[in-house]
Amino acid sequence: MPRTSRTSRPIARPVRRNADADLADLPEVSAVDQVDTRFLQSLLGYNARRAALAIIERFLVRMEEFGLRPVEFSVMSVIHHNPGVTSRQLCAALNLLPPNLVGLIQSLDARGLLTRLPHPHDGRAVGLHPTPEGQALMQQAEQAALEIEEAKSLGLTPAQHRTLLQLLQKVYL
Amino acid sequence: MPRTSRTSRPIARPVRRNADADLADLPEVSAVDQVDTRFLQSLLGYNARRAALAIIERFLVRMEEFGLRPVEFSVMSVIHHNPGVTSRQLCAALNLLPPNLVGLIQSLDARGLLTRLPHPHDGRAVGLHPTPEGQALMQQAEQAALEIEEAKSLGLTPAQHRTLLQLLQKVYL
DNA sequence: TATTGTTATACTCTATAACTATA
DNA sequence: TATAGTTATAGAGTATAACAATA
Repeated sequence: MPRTSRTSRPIARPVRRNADADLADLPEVSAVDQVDTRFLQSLLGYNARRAALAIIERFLVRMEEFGLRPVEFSVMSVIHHNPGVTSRQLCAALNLLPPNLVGLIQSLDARGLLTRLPHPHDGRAVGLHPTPEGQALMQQAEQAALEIEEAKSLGLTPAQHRTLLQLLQKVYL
Repeated sequence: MPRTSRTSRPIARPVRRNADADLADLPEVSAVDQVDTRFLQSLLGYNARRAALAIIERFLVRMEEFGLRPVEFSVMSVIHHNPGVTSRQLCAALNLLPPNLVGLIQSLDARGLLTRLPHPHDGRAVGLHPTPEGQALMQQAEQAALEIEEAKSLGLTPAQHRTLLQLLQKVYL
């Protein structure tokens, strides 16, 4: 078993010039030609994070025209499908912390994408409603999101796409 | 179709006291009882991110005793399995940016978990090697990571676990 | 007393530009 | 000229404590 690796995969021995041959055998100093990441690839957390980042990278590019970052998109999407939802409900649904939602809501309000109306039967709460502009934007943005995440644009079959969604939800729901 | 929702799921109408009945029908102000997140749940990016965060949450707790955060764990794991790997190779393998790796390496070096030796045939590069302490720590930490991410501890069958890993790698590799 | 929304704040993570030493 | 490693720095994301108004 070569000293340069603790794995079973064959690893090329470091390239050594003849002039260094007498020195090179003393210290355990070797070079790596191909990085072995097989251990990390056996961990679900690592793979889920890498996959999420890969998809979000595409998402960022596609959503530039709508001026929506991922969290803004998900907040507007929930408001779009749940007019009158409160900040607290949003935080619970999207696993956000209340202080971090405040600035987001203010920014989306300032852009004219949502309005804040009194809650019908809780004076502490505020209902979040999409404006017509917000509804129009989200109709386009959600269509674009669906296109990006289509099975074939990710190299998956429709069945694999469905399976992946189900298994991921089994993990976090 | 109720005005309070654009989805097909039946949504409870807001609770109204009789005294408000004459006012409540004028403005389109409604309350939401159950938040509908079905659209987001059809997006792979959203689900991958939520699943990754759920697993990483468990990871953070379990790795506290080793003093390793996720990125530190993955960096040490790659060094553990690839002694002599360079910073540049680490960045490529883990999708990190070089400036963000510098502090990590310095910190792990200061903790005595790795040593930085001259690269055998590139004077610009530095080879990263685990110390005996680093090797001992990673042997324990990797075992703990495997236990956390076992199929049954995530509510999956072994077959589902394998399928999930394969499909995630199809997306980001 | 508990909850909604908010402010202030700190810490981590991520990203870009620019420098040095070597190839 | 190009690459490895580094510095400085800015921005986004995430976290806790504490407060006012309302339930």
